[in-house]
Amino acid sequence: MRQAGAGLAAASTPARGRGDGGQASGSTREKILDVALDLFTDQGFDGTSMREIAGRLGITKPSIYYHFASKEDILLALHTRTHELSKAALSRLASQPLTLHTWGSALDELLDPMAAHRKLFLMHDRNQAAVEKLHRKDHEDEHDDFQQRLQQALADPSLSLRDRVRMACSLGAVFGCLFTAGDAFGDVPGAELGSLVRDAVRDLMTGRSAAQA
Amino acid sequence: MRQAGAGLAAASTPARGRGDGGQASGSTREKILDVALDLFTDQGFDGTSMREIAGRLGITKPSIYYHFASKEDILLALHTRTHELSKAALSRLASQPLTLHTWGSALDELLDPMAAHRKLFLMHDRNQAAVEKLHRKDHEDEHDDFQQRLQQALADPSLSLRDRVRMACSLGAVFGCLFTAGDAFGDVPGAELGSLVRDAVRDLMTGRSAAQA
DNA sequence: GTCTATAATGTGATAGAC
DNA sequence: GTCTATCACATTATAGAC
Repeated sequence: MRQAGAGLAAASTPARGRGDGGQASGSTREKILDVALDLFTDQGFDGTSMREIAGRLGITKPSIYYHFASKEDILLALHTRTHELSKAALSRLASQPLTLHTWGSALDELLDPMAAHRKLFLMHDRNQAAVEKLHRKDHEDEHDDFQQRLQQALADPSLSLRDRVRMACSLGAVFGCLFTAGDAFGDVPGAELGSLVRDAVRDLMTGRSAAQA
Repeated sequence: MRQAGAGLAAASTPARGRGDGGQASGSTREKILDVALDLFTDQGFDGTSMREIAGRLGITKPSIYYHFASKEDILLALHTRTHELSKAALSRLASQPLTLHTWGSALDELLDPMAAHRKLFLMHDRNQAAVEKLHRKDHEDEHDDFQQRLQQALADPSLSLRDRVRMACSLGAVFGCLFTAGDAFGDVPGAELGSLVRDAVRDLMTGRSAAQA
C-alpha cells in the first residue's frame, strides 16, 4: 500500500537552483518522479511522452521543463536513486576478493533495499537500454552502474563457470522473485518477501550440487 | 558462434502473399529479422528506427515495407517465434495441476529452447512493454503470452506464498543466468549452460529450506 | 510555477518510378 | 524487390506572457 508510491524523497538534479540547501524540494517535482516511475515501468521510457506524464498530474508539458531540464533528466533522477540504494552493497562487493561467499554476502545486503523499493528497481531493469544510453552521454569515464558492476563480476575469469552460473542464478532468483513475478507478490510486504527469497538463495548457494570451497 | 545469428528460419506474417506454400521465403526477410533482433535487444523496440534497420542491411526504409507491413509486424514475427518455442512447455504446465513438482518439470522443459535461443528470449524479455502493447491490439481475446502464463501460475492462490516464491526464484534463476548475465556467458554453448542451470534450479527446488510435499 | 503558442526534428508509412 | 520523394504526425524542447 505504501510501497513506493510517494517514497522517492529528495534525490536528483534540479533544473534550476532553489536557493536553500536543496532539502525536500517542491512536491510537484516528486509527483513528476512518481508518475514517471509508474509510466516508465509500464510503457517503457521511450514509450512514455512528456505530455502523458503532465496529463496525469493535471498540468501541461512545459511545466515539467521547469522542474527537469529534459526527459532524460527525469530518468537520471530515478537512476541516481537506485544507484544510491545499491551503493553500499556494490562497494562491499568490490572491496573483497570475489568468491562464492562474498558474492552471497553482497547479494544478501542488496536484497533489502531492492525488496523495499521494488518498483524503482523494476523500472531500472525494464529500461536497461535507455539507462545505458544515459551513461554513454553523461560520463563516459567511469560509470559504476548497477547492472554493469554485477555483470562484470559474473564474467570474472578467475572463477569457474560452475560458480559463475551459481552466482548468476542467485542474482536472477532475487531479480526474478522481485520483478519478473510482476504483481504476483504486489501485496506482500517487502520484508516478508525478502526473507523468503533469502532462504531460497541460501539453498541455491549451498545446495549439494553447489560449490566446494 | 552459430548461436542464433541466422537461425530464425521461417515463422511470421508476410506482408504480401508469395504464391507457393510459404516455405523458406526470401533471405532478405530473414536478414531483417536478424538485424531487428540485435537492435531491439540493444536499443529497445522504440529506440530502434526502421531507417537504422535498413541501414545495417545496405537497403532503404521502404524496402522493409515490402517484407513487413509495419514495424510492429517485425516484432510480432519475432514474438511468434518465442511463442512457438515455449508452446510445448507451457501447454504441459497448463494441462497438469500446479504444484512445485509440475512447475519444476515445465521449467525444465522450458530451459532447453531458452538456452538454445537466448538472444530471442532476451529480446522478448527486454521489450515487455512493446510486446504487451502488441497483444492489446492484435487479439484482445485470449492471448496466451509467454510471460503472462508464467506470472499467472505464480499468482495461483491455491499455493502457499513460500512455494510461489520458490517458483519465482527458480524461474528467475533461469532467466537471470541466461539473460541478466548479459554477455558473461556469451561464448558458452547453450547445452552446457543449460545443464549447469538445471543443477542450480534443482538445488533451489529441493533445498532443505524448500517445500514439504 | 504554470500557461499558450511554436519551433525543430525524427518517425512510421505510402506513392509511384524502375 | 529496391529505389526517390514525400506525407502526416508525434515528439522533445523553447520563447515568452501571466
